[in-house]
Parts: sequence; structure tokens; C-alpha cells
Amino acid sequence: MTMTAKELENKCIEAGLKMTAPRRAVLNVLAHAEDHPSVEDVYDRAKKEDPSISIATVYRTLGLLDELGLVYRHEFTDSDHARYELNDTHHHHLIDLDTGKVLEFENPQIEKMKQKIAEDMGYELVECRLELYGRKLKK
Amino acid sequence: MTMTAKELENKCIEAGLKMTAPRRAVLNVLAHAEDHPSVEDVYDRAKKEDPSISIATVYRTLGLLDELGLVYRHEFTDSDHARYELNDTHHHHLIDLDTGKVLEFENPQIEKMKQKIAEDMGYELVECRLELYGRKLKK
DNA sequence: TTGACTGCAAATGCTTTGCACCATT
DNA sequence: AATGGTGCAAAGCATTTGCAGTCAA
Repeated sequence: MTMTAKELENKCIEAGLKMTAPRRAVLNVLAHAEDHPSVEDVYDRAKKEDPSISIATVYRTLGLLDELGLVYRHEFTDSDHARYELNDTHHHHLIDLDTGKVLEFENPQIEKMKQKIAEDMGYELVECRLELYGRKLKK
Repeated sequence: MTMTAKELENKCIEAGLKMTAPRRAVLNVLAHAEDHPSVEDVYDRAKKEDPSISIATVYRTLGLLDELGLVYRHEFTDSDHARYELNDTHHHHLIDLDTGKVLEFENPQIEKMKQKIAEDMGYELVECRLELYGRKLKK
């Protein structure tokens, strides 16, 4: 959890979005998620707070949050639907190929190296995706 | 181009696949692709060699090749269909956010670091996805 | 008030599948 | 001959959209 629901809400308002019950529900779900929920997951959880929410609105809201850069849209090669999390650009993921569990890690050296590679190729690094897929070592 | 069409064909035969005209067409397309074609692209190009090929077969063939690990299925966040290339695990991609062009790069240090990170987390690294998204530096 | 937002259901569009026919081995 | 492969068209399914009603500002 990198941002509170309140902070998220403020960013949305700044961006000119109206704060409605369904949107608040989605923001809360994201703010409290410890995992990487799919759209369906977000929908299910948001319904607990606003039972009348529709999945179309969840799609629309997540789309807006993605545009605003508040959220990161993952497409792990594992599961085949998109999965979301609050945008905290400084970590990456290791996906357990047997269980599908998603672990997070960060590594400053890799951050620097990414920057450098992009620069060497004449590019400014804007976005990045780094996912490791592996199997638990036994021992 | 990391494998010739012949080499690919042999690997498919080894794996027990029958070699048919449509499959050969798909293999040729992949062997000669310098880019990262979508299913649609592969279909269009394969039709030049085997006009009667159907897109269902292209999907099926690419799926098989993916299972065999002969091909890598990309899902760049840019375009929203899958895009394929022959599996050469040692390079990664930088996607130009303005043009959508895909550049390739390799970097041994990052390879090592990935390994190490996975190991430190108690995992054997099986697969990895590293994509940089950026904008051309002007000057 | 009014333009943004919503739920609903229908439409999209990529991908998969059932089926009957066909070709490789 | 047998089995796996194919084209076709229909089905699936996650996501998007048109629309008419609703609500935040």
C-alpha cells in the first residue's frame, strides 16, 4: 500500500474527476489491496462497499486511473487477464510458475542499468516492465 | 533471425508434429521476420506462401510453437494483440512510445543480476520479461 | 443546471473450438 | 489405414460502448 484512499481521491479530484460512490469504492479496494487484483477481483471487492456498482464502471475507472498514471496495469503471462496495482514504479515482480503467486522486489542497481541502457540507445526511459518467472528452489 | 526455417522444421518434427504446407508457411514467416509480427501479420504473410491457410491454423500453430518454446509470445503494453518472434532468450526490447517501433538490446550484466535476484528470493529463474518504454532523446 | 458518470445490455474483436473433411506418416 | 491437421463458421470471453437515466459540482 503506497497511497491512502484519501491521497488517491485527492489526485483524482485534482485531475478533474468527480468523486462518486463507485469510484470511491474502487479507490478503496486499490488502496487496501495487498495483491494484484484482476478487474473481476476489484469488482467483487468494490461491490461490498457499493453493491450497485457495475463491472463496466470498474473497467472505466481503472482505465482512467491508468491514464492518470495512478495505477499500473499488469499483463502477466500467467493468468490472461489484466491485473492492477497502485503505481509505485520502484518495484518489479517475480511470479511463481507453480502457484501463480506474485512476489515483489526492488533493486537499485537494475534501476540504474535500465536508465543507462535506454540512454545509450538514445532514449529517455519513461516506463518499464520487468518480470521474472521462476520455480522455488528446494532445499 | 536466429534459426533457419529448416532448423525450425526439424525441431517441430522432433517434437512429433507433422509438417504440412500451412505449418511450413508459418515457420518461414517466422524465420524471415525481422520484426515482431502479430498473429494477423503472420497470417497475411503466410498467405503469400499458402493462400488457403486459415487464421485458426495460424493461432493453433503459434500456440504449438509457444508450447515447444520455439517462439516467444509478447504482449507489449502498446499494441494490444500478442506479437511473436523466434525464441532467443538473450535479448530484450525497448519500445518507442511515439512510433511503436521495437528495438532489441542485450546486456550481460542484467542477465546476471536477474539470476541473482531470483536466487536470493529462493527461486530458479525460468523465464523473464524486460521491456523498456521510452521516447527518443532529441539532439 | 448541466456535463460528467452510471448501470444495463448489446456490440466488439481477438482467440478458441466443434465438426466434417483431408493429408502426412 | 490411422491419426493428426485443416478450413470454416460458430462460440467464447474479456473488454468496450450506446443510451437513457442520475448525480456531483
